[in-house]
Amino acid sequence: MAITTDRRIAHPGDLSRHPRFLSGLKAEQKRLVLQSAEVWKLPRNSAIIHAGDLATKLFLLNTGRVKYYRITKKGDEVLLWWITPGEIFGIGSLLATPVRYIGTAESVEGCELFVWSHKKIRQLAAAYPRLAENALHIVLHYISEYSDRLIGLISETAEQRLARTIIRLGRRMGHVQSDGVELAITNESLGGLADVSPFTASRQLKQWEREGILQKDRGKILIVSPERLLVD
Amino acid sequence: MAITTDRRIAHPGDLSRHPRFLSGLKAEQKRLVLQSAEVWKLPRNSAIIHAGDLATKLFLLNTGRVKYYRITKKGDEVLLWWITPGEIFGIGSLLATPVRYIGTAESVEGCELFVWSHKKIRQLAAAYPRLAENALHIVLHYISEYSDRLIGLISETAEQRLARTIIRLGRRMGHVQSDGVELAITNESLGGLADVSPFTASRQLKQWEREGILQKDRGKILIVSPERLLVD
DNA sequence: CGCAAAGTTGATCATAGTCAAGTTCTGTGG
DNA sequence: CCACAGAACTTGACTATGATCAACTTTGCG
Repeated sequence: MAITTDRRIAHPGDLSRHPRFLSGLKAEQKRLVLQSAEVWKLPRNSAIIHAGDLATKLFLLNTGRVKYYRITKKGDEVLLWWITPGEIFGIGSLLATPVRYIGTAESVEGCELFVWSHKKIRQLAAAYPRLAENALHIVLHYISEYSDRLIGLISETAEQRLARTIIRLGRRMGHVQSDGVELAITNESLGGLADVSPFTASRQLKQWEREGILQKDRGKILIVSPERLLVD
Repeated sequence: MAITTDRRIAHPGDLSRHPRFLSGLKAEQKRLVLQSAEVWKLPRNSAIIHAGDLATKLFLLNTGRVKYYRITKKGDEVLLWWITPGEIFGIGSLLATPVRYIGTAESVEGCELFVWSHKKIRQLAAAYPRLAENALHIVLHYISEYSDRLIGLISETAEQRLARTIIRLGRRMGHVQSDGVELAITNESLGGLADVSPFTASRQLKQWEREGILQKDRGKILIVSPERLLVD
């Protein structure tokens, strides 16, 4: 099952950094939990949840990629998170009185998802308290990431934010190649995550390419010398 | 007990907006939980927790005010949250394997706090699962607030961010007067929460004062016409 | 009274966003 | 297999926003 594969780049502290929903359950229990989910197969560009709707379902991405974003009043899309296989979303559904989804989720490529109803996931969380604990862990991790992003946005330059974002993405969803780490992302999405306009992203990436720190291709980045991105 | 008083301004949806740690427990249970805490009495400007330390204690503010912030590499203080009576912090301590505190907490005035050790709060959370659920609720609420702040920072002007911050603070910690809602905050702190320099905050507040929307005094703001702040 | 904290106000300027006008690149259908 | 539409990207010129700095004034407290 794809859920068990992990292509992330290993790095110190990795274990604690990306808490998983099913961590700590025995294989048998995991199977039970997954079996009680519906499986959704979606083509790309499908809407999954919508910001502001009542959080009535919990989702676990098995394969594919999902973007999680919000729309500003002006109509711009602000990326909150790239969801990669093994990650959950719609966590508000775990509460007795569900809250509302914070963002909108949309498949970026063909996806397979495990989906639990509010009732079902509440039952499971009651049976396996570890699930609720993992959810808390995951949400705390998001808070940590968001506060980093907030601090970055306030105190760093566009260049620094881009550098940090590339490094983080490289760890989370980079594919190791013989000549570096490849990241499948467009300038636009990268800019969205780094809180930088796509033009600034393009300029900075070109600059780094000229310096030999990375190579840029349509829709992908090959990070050659990550250490040279972080000059501080 | 001060914890039961609530001086916030009532507004639609209020109940769901500020989830509390002890919500849903019977009076007897609340008493038990509080009795098993240490009580700390701190003078103002006392450090309570430090960003990066292992989250080994959970805190519940009973009286006073606490600021929760992080320090940037450049040494600037970024306010993450004003903690008001009834709110908890150090939530990472609820996890089996505690994570690290995300920010630094410091009393702004004399404070009384309930403090639980990691072991104690884990016992309590096991006995009363509602506590863990409330914690999840609280953390989700923070995420929602942070993502609002992020969106605001990206897509709004300094003026709009200030306006939104004043409104939010008014609801959360404003004191109702005969002629408006009073907010005890300095330009500097307000700017910190709105992600605006104290100079910009000063200018904008003066502007609003000239327009009769609010009145400014050293360390306090009297909001006269909150509706006129949100012109969109 | 004196000092520090809080606030004001003006001048200046850097950052990065916006807009315009392009150039590739890629997948699709004829 | 080629044409072409549209997505992805590049590059330059321009500029608005709000930060920064400096030089104040005002306020409140010990």
